Amino acid sequence: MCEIDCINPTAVLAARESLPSEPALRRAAERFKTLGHPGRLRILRALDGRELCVCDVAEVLGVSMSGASQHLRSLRTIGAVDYRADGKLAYYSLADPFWLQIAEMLLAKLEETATDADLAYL
Amino acid sequence: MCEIDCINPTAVLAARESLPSEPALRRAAERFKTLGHPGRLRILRALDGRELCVCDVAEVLGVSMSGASQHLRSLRTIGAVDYRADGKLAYYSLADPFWLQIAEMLLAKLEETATDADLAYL
DNA sequence: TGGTCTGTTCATGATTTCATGAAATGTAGG
DNA sequence: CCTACATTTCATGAAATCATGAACAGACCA
Repeated sequence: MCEIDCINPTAVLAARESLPSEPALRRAAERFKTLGHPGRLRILRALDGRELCVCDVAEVLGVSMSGASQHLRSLRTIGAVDYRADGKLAYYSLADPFWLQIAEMLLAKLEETATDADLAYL
Repeated sequence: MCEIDCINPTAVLAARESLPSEPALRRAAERFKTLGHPGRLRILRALDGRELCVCDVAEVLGVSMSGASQHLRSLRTIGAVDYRADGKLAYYSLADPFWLQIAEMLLAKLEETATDADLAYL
């Protein structure tokens, strides 16, 4: 382990003081992790200004309907999408613009900071 | 599989048209996934206005130095942190305010939309 | 030159995610 | 009632993540 003189104790103390609560961090991390899947980001974009049923989403993603349903569920648990049942169908839509906005922010950031290596396979 | 009349083909087409490129989505998802860990969010906060060496970070997180180093590496690969070597020590700092900002945005969003269940264990 | 210390990388095992297909649920229609 | 269909849930296996300790690399100092 680290020697006592290597650590900067006051900085560690100060850093620890300023941290959000552990549950808040866990919940935030959980939401970032939900966004951390290309298929789910694609769902957010696909639902922009549209509602789609599960098999539509499966078609857009190129995965099974079961897979689409599970992605939609995790997006629903973070409050990103909502659905309305209409007969046999379940129409999903964006529940809160925030989640698409944050995804767009990151996509824009990537374009802005794209390196040559990145651009090579765009 | 889904019958042809269940799918809304024009909506699927339109949705697919508006999607970002697959590599862009993958890279964005990778970055969200990197943010999707409470320890790494804690690092971003801890480095706000400060630089810390690896063992300081390990101390703040309560994990091994090896673990801290790996978290810092993944944050470095997305351009969130940077370090300067000073003798034996490696001082890490925020490389771009964007990543802390987006983390703060999400934390603020959570406070805003906290449910009773959430508040129960805050 | 050794020894010590910080930091990184490697290898391991436990846990979690992810995609699939099968089974279950619920609704519409004959 | 019974069937067909959209959706969800469950169970399986493959792949990725996470945390740890051990091995390794580099810098400092006696």
